[in-house]
Amino acid sequence: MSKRQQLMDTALELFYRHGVRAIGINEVLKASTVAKRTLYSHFDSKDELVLAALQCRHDTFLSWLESNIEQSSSNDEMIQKLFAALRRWFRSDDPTLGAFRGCFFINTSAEFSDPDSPISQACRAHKRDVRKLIGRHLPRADESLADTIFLLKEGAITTAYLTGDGDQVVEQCLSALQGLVST
Amino acid sequence: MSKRQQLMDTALELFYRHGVRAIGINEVLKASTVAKRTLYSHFDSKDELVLAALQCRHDTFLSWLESNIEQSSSNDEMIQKLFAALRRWFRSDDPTLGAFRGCFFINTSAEFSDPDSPISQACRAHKRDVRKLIGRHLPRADESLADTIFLLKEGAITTAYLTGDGDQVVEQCLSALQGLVST
DNA sequence: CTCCAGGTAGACAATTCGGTCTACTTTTCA
DNA sequence: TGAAAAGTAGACCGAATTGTCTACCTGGAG
Repeated sequence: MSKRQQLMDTALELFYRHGVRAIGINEVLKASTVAKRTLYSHFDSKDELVLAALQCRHDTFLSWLESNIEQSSSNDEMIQKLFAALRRWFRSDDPTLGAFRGCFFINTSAEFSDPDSPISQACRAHKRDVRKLIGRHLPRADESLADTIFLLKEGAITTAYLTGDGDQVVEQCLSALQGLVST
Repeated sequence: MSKRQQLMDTALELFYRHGVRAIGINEVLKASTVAKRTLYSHFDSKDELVLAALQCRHDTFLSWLESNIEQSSSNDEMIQKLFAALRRWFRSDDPTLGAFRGCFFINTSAEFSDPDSPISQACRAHKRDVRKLIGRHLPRADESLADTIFLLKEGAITTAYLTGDGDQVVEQCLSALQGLVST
C-alpha cells in the first residue's frame, strides 16, 4: 500500500474514533509509521489530510450502502435491507465501516463551524449523495418516501450514537415506516 | 448578573458557535470580561465549564420546547407547533436559542469520544429528557408516535445544519407525519 | 556505478493550550 | 470601620500544536 493510502487510512481511523481536533498530526504519524516529511509531501496541511480522509470515508460508505440496498424488488424490501445494514453498523458488526461512533461527516461538521470551508462543503456533498442513492434504489420511485427514509436514518445515526442503543432505534424506524409503505 | 452566570453564558455562546475544542479558555475570558483567576474559582477545569454550559443549554432548550408545544388539543396540533418552532430555530429567528448551528449536544458529543465521560453522559441525559417531554405533551398518549417524532426531529436538526435548508427539512418532516396521525 | 526521487528520524520554531500564581483593587457586611 | 471575600490583570509554566528543516538512508532506472 502506498504511503499516501497508509496516511489516509490511519487518519480516518483516528479522526473518526476520537474527533479531528482531538488528534494531532504526530499521533497520525506514530500510528501510521510514516515520517512527517512524507506526510507534508503528500498533503499541504492537516486540513488537506482531513479532506482526504473525508473523501476516503465517502467512497467506502457509498459503496457499502449501495451494495446493501441494491436490487431490491420492492420499496419495503429496500427499507428492510437498509435498516438491517444500519443495525449491523450500529453494533460495530460490519468490518467495512469499523467501530461505530456516529456519522463521521456530522461529527466533523460539528468541529468546523465555517459552512463555506472545503471540509463543511465535503460533508454537505456527502449527505446530498447519500440522499440521491436512497432515492435511486427505491424500485417504485417515491421522492417523498426517500426524504422520510433519509431523515429517519439521520435521526437513527445520531440517536444510536448518543444513547448507545442502536437496536432499539432501528426498531423504531422500521415501525415508523411500516405505515408509509405501499409495497 | 453574577460572574459565574456571565462565564456560562459566554462559554455557551462561543462553544456552540465554534465548537468546544475550537475555543480556548482565554477567548472565553476575553469575551466575558472576567479574570482567569475568577473562572478557576468557579470551575475546576475547562471540562467543568463545558458541563455547566451544557446544563445551561439544557434548561433553556427544555423550557423553550415545552412552552412551544404545551396545551395542544390534539397530537396533530402538537406536531404542527413543534415543527413550526423548529423552523424558527433553523432560521435563527428565535432569540431564545440564538443563531442556529445544529444541536449543541450532538456537536459536543462528537468532540468527546469517551461515552462514559460526564460530558457524554450529560448529552445522553438531554436527549432522554427531550424524548420524554415530547411523549408527555401528546394529548393522546402514543409512545410509538413519540419515537417517530423524536427521530424525525433529530434527523431534521442535523440535516438542517448540514444542508442549510431548514425550511425544506421541516416540510419533509410534516409531510412524513401526515399519514401517521390519527387526530 | 551513479543519480535521484522518495523515504526516515527527529530537532526545531512559533504559537497556543489549560492551569497556577502573584500582586493589587473592589465589594460586602458584621 | 475594618476585615474578609471576591474580583482584576496578566506573567508564567509545562505541554502540545502545526509545520519547516537538516541530515541521512534506500531502492531502482539509466
